[in-house]
Amino acid sequence: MATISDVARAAGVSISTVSYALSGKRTITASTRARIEDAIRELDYQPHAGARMLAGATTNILALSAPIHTDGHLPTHMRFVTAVVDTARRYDYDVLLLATDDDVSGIRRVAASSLVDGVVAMGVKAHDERVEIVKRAALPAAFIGVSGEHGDGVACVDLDFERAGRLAITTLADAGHRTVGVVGHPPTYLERGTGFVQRFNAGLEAEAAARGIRIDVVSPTLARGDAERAFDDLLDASPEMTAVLFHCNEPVVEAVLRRIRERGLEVPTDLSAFAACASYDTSHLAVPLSSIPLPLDQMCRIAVESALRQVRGVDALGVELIPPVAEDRGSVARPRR
Amino acid sequence: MATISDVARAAGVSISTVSYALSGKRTITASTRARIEDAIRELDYQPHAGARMLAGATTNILALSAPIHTDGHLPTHMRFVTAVVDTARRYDYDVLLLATDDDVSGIRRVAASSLVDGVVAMGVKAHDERVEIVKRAALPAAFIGVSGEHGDGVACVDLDFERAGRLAITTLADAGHRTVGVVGHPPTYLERGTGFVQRFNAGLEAEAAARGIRIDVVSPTLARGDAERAFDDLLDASPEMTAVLFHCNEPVVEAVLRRIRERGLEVPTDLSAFAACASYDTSHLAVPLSSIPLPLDQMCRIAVESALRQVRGVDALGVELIPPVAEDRGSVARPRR
DNA sequence: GCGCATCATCGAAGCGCTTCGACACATCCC
DNA sequence: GGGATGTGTCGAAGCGCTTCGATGATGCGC
Repeated sequence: MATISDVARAAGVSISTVSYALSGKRTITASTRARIEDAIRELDYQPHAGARMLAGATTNILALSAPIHTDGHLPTHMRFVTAVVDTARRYDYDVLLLATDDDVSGIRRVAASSLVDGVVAMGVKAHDERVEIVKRAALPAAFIGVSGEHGDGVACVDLDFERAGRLAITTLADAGHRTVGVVGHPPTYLERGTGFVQRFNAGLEAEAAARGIRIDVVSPTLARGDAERAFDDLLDASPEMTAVLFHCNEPVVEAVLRRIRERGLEVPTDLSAFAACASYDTSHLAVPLSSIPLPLDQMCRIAVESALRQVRGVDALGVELIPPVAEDRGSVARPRR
Repeated sequence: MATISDVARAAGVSISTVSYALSGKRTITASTRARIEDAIRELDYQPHAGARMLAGATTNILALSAPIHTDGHLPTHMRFVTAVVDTARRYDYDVLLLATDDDVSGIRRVAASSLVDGVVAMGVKAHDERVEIVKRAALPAAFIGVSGEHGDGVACVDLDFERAGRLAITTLADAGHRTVGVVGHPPTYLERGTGFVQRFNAGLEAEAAARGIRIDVVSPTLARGDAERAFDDLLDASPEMTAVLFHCNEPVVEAVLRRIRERGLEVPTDLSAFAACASYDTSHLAVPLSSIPLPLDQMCRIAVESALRQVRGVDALGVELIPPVAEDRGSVARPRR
């Protein structure tokens, strides 16, 4: 492996000149810079990662804290991970994946060993332990999700789930629906302390109350047949239901859509359907669904950029909530009655 | 952050003594070691990753080359990733995730910058470019999948797909089936140069020929409805078909199982079904399927261990093929006729 | 009790990089 | 024309660790 002194020798300059040419932190004559760049190319020089870290510069590595939950939706999880990796690469950063079940030990470890410049945290809970760790270690960090009421003093980015809940109801109410069945995430999501479900529900309930909409909520588990059963319950509880609102993962949506068909109902003629905060492509479902997409890529991009801004010493804290946007795919119609 | 000299001072020994106590490369008196360990605990000392790298020791990081393909099955992909991470953690290793679309540039980069001690590569092709890179860089590496005829001189681990193909036919043939429909992976898998499909098919065809079994193969794409259509084609081509053999991802299996039901057929009474090299849990399907499970965890474990053995300087090259094992879940019965 | 292994510990070099201060030189203004 | 200012480059220190060789202490056999 070529070192910086090989480059310096080849270019006929000193080591520090090469370093400054690389970092751009001091002015270098164009001709000198050109010679250095030639040498770098010729020797296929790549800075030694360890040396760079040790000398107190950046590591060009970001940790991604991505705790796995047994009830989580693996494809969604993976989409987040790859979105973070893609964005990081665009800034010449690599990603160290902390994906064991233990959320905190990994962060603690990388923080203490100065292995990473910053952290991006997924699966953020309403009260997330990781907040304290990054604060104490003064480690640049961005949370995908909101910890605490107002971000607990760290950088958070998320879809505005509260507004998404309102928007979902608004969309259905504007189409004339008065009784809406809601298919939510498994109850374990709430138990685990995931904040977004609470926030979505709060928006949902507030808007429904304000507009006098009746909502019935079911939270099927991921067990086979549970989604279908939950839909049946919904219909039993309110036979006058004219719309189904999904706030759950793709397999549950697919199962319910099949059940709807099985019961001889058609979307949107007999029943309107709307997918809120969909982490999947609703246009490829058996029935393309109008939806509020989860802006997953955007969330990851903002998170990575926030973390990197903090690395550069720019204060980038605070909560950024992305406004929800509804997309019409024709699955919401006026109720017939 | 505490450094090694803080620890040395606290324990009343020299820096090198602390280092040797940590690495165990020289003998240290029990009492000295105890004092050092106390100091480490008290100061919450964690070695500086960069310093360790620079001093020529290990980085305790493994790169995971996990190229993403649009036609891949994200949950399976994610299971591989987490299995590698879990195993690595058990050896006190962290994982740097190289998951952009470009297989090779990531490996090249980490190799040149000495960022990682080794590489684990997923999604291995029949002729994988990454082989040359790790060989040239003398980078410890383990491939999950087989490159070339016999591993191209690098460490490879995989299910023995050829035997799996044979075993699948054997299982069905032993139950008395003479005409088998095969639902395979999308054609893009083969076009992309994925080796395991070829090897599975080779085993399949050889065994079928040897036993005089008729096989019809369909390779549905992931487009909605294509799996169902493919199954219909299978039935049209050979109405005397008594068994379906799956060598595809879960969503396709689910779709075909539904189609089977829709056509008024029952498994295993009317039609036997068998899932080969299943990366998913076949006991949770609508119809629990007898299967040859893909030993995903075992593959990842072996790969990580092989890479780490190479890091320690032990020669761990060569191909390790895991023998396939069939599990009976009652979805294969004797044909009725 | 002497020389000789063996054991436990230490000091110092060096890994490749960044960055600070210094320096030589050119440019500018009164 | 001389001091002030700015520009491009260099030398050297130091980041925290590993490891080699050296050294003092201990135990052994004869």
